[in-house]
Amino acid sequence: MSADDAPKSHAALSATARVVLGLIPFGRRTGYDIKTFVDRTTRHFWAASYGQIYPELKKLEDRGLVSGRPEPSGGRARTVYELTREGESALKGWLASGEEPSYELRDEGMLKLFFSDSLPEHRLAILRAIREREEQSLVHLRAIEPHASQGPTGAQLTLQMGIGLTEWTIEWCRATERRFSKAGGPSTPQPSKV
Amino acid sequence: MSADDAPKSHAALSATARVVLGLIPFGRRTGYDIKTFVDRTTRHFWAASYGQIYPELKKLEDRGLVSGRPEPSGGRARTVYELTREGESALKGWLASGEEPSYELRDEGMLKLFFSDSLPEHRLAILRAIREREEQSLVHLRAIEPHASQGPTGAQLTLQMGIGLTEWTIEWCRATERRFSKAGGPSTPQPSKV
DNA sequence: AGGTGCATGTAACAGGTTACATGATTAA
DNA sequence: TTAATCATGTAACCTGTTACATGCACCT
Repeated sequence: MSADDAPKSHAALSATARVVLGLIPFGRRTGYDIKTFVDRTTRHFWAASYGQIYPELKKLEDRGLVSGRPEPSGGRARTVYELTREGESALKGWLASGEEPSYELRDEGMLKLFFSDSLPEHRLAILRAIREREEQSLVHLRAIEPHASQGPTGAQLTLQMGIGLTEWTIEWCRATERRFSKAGGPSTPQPSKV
Repeated sequence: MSADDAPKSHAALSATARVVLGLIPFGRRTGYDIKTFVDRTTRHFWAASYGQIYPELKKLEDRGLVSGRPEPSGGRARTVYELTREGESALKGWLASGEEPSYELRDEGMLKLFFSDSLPEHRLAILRAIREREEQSLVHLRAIEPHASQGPTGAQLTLQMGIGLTEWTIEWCRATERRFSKAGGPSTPQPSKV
């Protein structure tokens, strides 16, 4: 009732629109910039490809949420985007919306672990593969940490969370590997105090 | 070189093929069974919809990896699927393959947190929303724990890992909420000892 | 008589990746 | 001159979700 008469100046932001719109205030503003920035920062919890970014920038411009102007560097074409006032309020509207934030995960390592009773002699190898993947990921995360400590707070927070989560997972894998490396592993493991 | 002459009796399994094939040995064997089982167990790290499952079962049958036979219950049509020998070896081949297991995450909560410098007064609300989502998730995970403790080991392991990860995240959110609720939050937080 | 659960399926759509095409600029 | 980086874009493809349609069985 009370929300009904709120001005619906804009439709909800699509998934890709959210990243693109959110990244523009960071000062990264060409499509190319956005892509490289995503790869260095949000990739671990939200990826995006050129095939999404360039068409999305156009759609956002059509909707009046961003405005692009040509700023060639030398003879090389280059379009720099800025948030419009409507874009800013759309971004804030999304950030302030109280709906449960979506979460989607597709983890092949966990899926293999889930099915590992079909090939029990490989369980240890599966755990090790997960751990190695996480260890690599940790190296990448730590590599961007120095940048982020100069950057905005939100970026620092997600990075710290990502590092913590990854470290926890590595420790869990190590502990579980130990459980299964001796005696071939119990078929009914105790509640575990990882 | 040594892997080149290995018999390529089957093409690689598609993403959906992996879940479906892996779940059949659990004794869940109709399309409907698979869907409800996925929703109760792997959903947290690997979801699947009817729109994927039914077509995939047919494709797998065409490839000879599963075989279905009609087993109507009363007058109600019902097709029960089993793994064929080829299906079993395809499943094991995938489980044993040493490639880095894929990982894809799309977490709107973290994305909002990353962008939260655009609306700092909402940072706490964003953290709270993430925590509430995780707390709900934890309730669901704990609800399936008793089942899993009777079930196969792989299912137990992924469940324990999921619970641990979720608990860690909740704790991290709580700690971070505390940091930001007093004094409006430091703009350069200390390395944090969560 | 009605609701819930079992069971199968598809069409339309939304979302996303990959590969390709193009070409300028800069540093070695 | 060559490789890397900057820069833009699209077409074809693959994947996955949502909404819909259908109908039996079982319990109250």
